[in-house]
Amino acid sequence: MSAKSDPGRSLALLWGSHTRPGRSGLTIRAIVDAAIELADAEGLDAATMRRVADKIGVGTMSLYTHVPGKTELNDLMVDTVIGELYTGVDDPAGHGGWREGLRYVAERNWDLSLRHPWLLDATGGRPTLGPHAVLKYEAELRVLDGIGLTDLQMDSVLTLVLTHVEGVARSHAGLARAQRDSGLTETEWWRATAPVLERVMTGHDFPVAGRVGEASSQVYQASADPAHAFAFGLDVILDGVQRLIDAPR
Amino acid sequence: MSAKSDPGRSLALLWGSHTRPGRSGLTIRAIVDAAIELADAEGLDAATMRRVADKIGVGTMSLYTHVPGKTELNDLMVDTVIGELYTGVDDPAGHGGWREGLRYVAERNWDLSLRHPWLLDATGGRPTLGPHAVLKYEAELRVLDGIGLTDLQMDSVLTLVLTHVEGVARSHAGLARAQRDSGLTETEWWRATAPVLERVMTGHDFPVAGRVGEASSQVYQASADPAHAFAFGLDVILDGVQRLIDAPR
DNA sequence: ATCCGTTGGCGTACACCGTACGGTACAGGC
DNA sequence: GCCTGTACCGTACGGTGTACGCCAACGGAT
Repeated sequence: MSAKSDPGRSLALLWGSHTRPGRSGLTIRAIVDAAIELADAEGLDAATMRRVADKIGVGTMSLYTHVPGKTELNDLMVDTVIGELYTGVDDPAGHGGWREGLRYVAERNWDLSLRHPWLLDATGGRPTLGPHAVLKYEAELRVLDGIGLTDLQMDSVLTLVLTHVEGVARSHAGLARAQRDSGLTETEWWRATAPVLERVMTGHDFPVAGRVGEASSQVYQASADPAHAFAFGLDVILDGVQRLIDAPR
Repeated sequence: MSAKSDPGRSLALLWGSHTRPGRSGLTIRAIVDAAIELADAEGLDAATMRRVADKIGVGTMSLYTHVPGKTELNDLMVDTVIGELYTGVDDPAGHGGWREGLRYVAERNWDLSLRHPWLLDATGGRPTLGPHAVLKYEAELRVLDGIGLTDLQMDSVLTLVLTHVEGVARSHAGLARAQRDSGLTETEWWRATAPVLERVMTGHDFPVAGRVGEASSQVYQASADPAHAFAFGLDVILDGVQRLIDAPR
């Protein structure tokens, strides 16, 4: 039983106050904020222990006095930005019926992923279960409370919507990163790739893919449009949920 | 204009035959296969250039004679395992109506992600557009051809289903990795975490989250069940697509 | 006022990573 | 038999997370 994956230690850290300063004024909050700023500006990979420490002006290893390791720092970063979601009285359940509420939940999560694209890289695996994550879960579930769904269905519907948002947000973040790394906009890349692809595909036959691919790429000037995928998928999912409410299985 | 992100070079590599051996019999195919074996066994992080070379029995830098860099090797790995999907006459469009076909597509992609969890880490960003990826796109689109959807809707519906599968598969892979790294099964982890979470949450009030969270965690003996999320979400999405077909917008 | 145990801060070191660079030795054309 | 192109590879560089051990400053007891 190693101390490596002790859930209690990580949870206590997450639910702590993070305000007690050390000798040089070093605080958990300051460490987390610096790491978030770095990740916002240059991606999660840029939030290395060395660069976080440099940004604050302390030695690298001083961070380990306040944070057990990189993993726990990531957890703290995640729960901190989740705190941006529903602050105070901004209750998703007060936005009309379940459909408007669910749409609001999806849009707020989408916005959050646009502000902090690294969130998608930092999550995955066991959930974080920090205070803001639990608050988020509560606020989002309230949207679906009392409309005729079982508790399990409420959880499943919420998970479905959040999975959809996470998927399209990941797609968006991936394209944005590719654009930054390559220096080519999506349109430029597609203009450069399409002719090469067409030439290399000569001899093979893809009737449907050719027709559909050309149609959608002409509309988006690219190979995919995450914003459209977000809206289209959300509409379809909400229609499916409507059916679930109308005709419970 | 650097050669770093030249789409033509990467495409030519993907559509090549990969069979011409060098002096010591070193082949692109052998390199890719070794990398896939490593990634299957220990995750994408284990497929380092050094370990791939060691596995084949050549020097690390010899790989760079056949592959421009790690990025291109990843692309080759991805397109290679995508080739496992619809081999030969196994056509998703021959599985009944669009609903059964779409379900078949979802299940085959789900299976593939279970066999090669690293796929989810290797994709993202611009699509790979190798021969097997294009073949997959064609085969999957045929399921939706001629049922009253526009070309754009066909592409959007397919994207929606694949995004859903990718999302729940990523969730599954994350939990599996957490289980391997921590040595705790999902049930064990939840049994260890739940009481701590309950104690740390005393003083706060989460009525709906408490009720729903307890209900679902009692069913799954965990905090989430990707297999259930896969099935539930797919049903809801298919219902929503049904509505789209019935009442085009 | 002095001493001492505790603790915050940090410098160094280790084992990894991708890959740029330059050297070596072999295969095939003449 | 010689020459040349290239397959192969050893070394090195700058990066990563963090284990370990040292130092200095603080708080409390005497």
